Amino acid sequence: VVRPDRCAGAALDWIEMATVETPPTWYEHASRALARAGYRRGAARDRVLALLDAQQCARTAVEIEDELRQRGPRSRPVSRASIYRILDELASLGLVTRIETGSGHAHYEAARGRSGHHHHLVCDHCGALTPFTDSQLERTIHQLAKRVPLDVSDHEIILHGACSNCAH
Amino acid sequence: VVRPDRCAGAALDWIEMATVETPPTWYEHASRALARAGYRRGAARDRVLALLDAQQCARTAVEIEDELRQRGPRSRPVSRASIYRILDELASLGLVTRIETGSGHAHYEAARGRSGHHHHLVCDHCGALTPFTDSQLERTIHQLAKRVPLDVSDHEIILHGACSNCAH
DNA sequence: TTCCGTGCAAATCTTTTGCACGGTC
DNA sequence: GACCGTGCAAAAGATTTGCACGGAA
Repeated sequence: VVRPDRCAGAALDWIEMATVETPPTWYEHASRALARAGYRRGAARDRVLALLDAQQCARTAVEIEDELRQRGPRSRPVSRASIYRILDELASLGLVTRIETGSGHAHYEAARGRSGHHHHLVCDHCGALTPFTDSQLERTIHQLAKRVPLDVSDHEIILHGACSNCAH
Repeated sequence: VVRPDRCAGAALDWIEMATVETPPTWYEHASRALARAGYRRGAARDRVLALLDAQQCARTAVEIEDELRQRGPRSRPVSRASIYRILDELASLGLVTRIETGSGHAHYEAARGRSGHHHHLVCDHCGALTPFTDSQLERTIHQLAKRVPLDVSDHEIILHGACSNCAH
């Protein structure tokens, strides 16, 4: 069975890339933000945070569940319901970004702040999801945001097409 | 009950807008394209085409069903399954664009070619969906498309934020 | 007449909700 | 000890599929 929506490998070394985050881990940052927002600590949330922090790109809720189930003890798996609840909390605090690729499954990834800001390339054939950044694009969006009748808080850009493998 | 994902009215007269399409209707264009692709004519598809052609912005499958049910005869309603099937066909032929706003429902709208190309503003508070165009943005995307490892066929840009009404 | 397009109902699949238990504060 | 976080099971929605009929070619 073909597994769609896989994260494409590091294929973008020749494009401008975001600077890699240093110390204050996203995991730590997120943990603090959650505590500040009044959330208690919980095992499931902690594992989801750790997993997201280790990812290089967006994952669906089901993928997160599978990966946690592989690594963790079978006796106490993280339930899917918790994963959705946690992702919702994180998204509402702006700690994770939700991405819709048009495949019907939402993808989530750690929001690492300005230095981690990026967008995605989606291969409509195999579902590969590849991150990219482009400062010219960001400048254009920044200018545009001033002219639209919306108090812009965020933006999402997806380029659809055929990836190198699928474009035969 | 608040009805989310409604199309915001014509609120963008002061922003650069796309030129209005003249004669060869999208309905006609799409009908021809379907015939060329070997599809037979069918009542449900015809009604969906007509409805989409009359819309000013994206609609969900359920909204389309409701509107068709209101207008058409109760005796022979267009079934939701047909609507999904038809939207899929149209999307695969590039005749309609599928838009995911993050609300969990896919939106569809007539793809009117270059002159109808546009993007969307999404109010994360009330769900209002507003179309906009920006030629500078298109130029930037066009340039960018040359630099990424993807044979770009399309792009999707969504600005999230608070609309004029919701930003109190 | 052949075969496609459609409606209907049931099946899938993702995401959400209700509830009870166990851990955090 | 009070309450939140979590797992489990069931519910809710959106979308898809199986099947039989009726219309298009």
